[in-house]
Amino acid sequence: MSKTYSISELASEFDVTTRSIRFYEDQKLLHPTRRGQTRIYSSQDRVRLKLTLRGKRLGFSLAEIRELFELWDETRSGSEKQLQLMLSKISERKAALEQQMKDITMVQLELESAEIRCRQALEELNEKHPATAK
Amino acid sequence: MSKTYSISELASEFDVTTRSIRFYEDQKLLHPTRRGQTRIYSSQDRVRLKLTLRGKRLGFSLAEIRELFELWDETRSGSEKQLQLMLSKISERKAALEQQMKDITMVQLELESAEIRCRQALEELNEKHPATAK
DNA sequence: TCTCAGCTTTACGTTAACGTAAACTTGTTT
DNA sequence: AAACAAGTTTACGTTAACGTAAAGCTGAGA
Repeated sequence: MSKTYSISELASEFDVTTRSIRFYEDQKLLHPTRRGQTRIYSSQDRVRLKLTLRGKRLGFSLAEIRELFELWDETRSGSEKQLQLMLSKISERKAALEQQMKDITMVQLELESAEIRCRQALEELNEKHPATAK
Repeated sequence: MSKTYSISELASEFDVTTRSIRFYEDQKLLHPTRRGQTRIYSSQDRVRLKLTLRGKRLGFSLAEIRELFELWDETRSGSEKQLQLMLSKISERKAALEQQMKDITMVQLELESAEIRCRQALEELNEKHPATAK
């Protein structure tokens, strides 16, 4: 038997509410088993939660994330058509991620130059009022 | 006089609806002038729209984007406090972007290995049914 | 003059992703 | 036994970011 987790363990580990975790289950992103009425999460579930949160940080909707999970599951016993579909989805995602990388790089450059402008403005202030500096 | 744009020009250039553009104005992200009742967008407005869309792709909310714009505007005639605030916001953003870069890299790695597994599964299929290949 | 494309305002509707509250069960600690 | 912590379901509320009419203004062309 491998390790299991309670809902509040996962909630505090990943800093989300139990409400969110139950909601993700509702959206078919997680499939915990039950002991009585209590949810039991496997390490597989834990991985899915981690992937879900990562996906969210990247701007994927829960529906998109679910789609990827389902595709991946079908792939394990996949026909050629399934596999080809998965491959095309994968390359879609890869393209989107590359675009996002470019966006990030652009914004980073803008932040850099903004920071420089700020520091220069600060210097100029300090030249005008050298005594007020702490 | 530098170049100006109509709302539909910007809409088609950036592939957004005019509704969205007017909504961004409502949210104080754009400040077009008017000729009569018609909106006239400057190249400055165009830049802001581009930045707004980029910010969105990165998962920033419109409110956050607005906050950055306002901070930047105040910075141009900024007091030391304003400048320090801007610098701290900048480093906040930089940290968030670095996290996002890491996320992207992780997902890219996962996509890579998923792709490899798909291709292997395809090969195995082709060995079983070599004649069905086109 | 009419009409028509393109702009406008006003305002109600929609979707995603939870928040929040209420009321209930279940195990365990005092 | 009583109370407490941690879990549960049910269900209504909320926010962001637009979508989608409806109804009216306005300048250029037939």
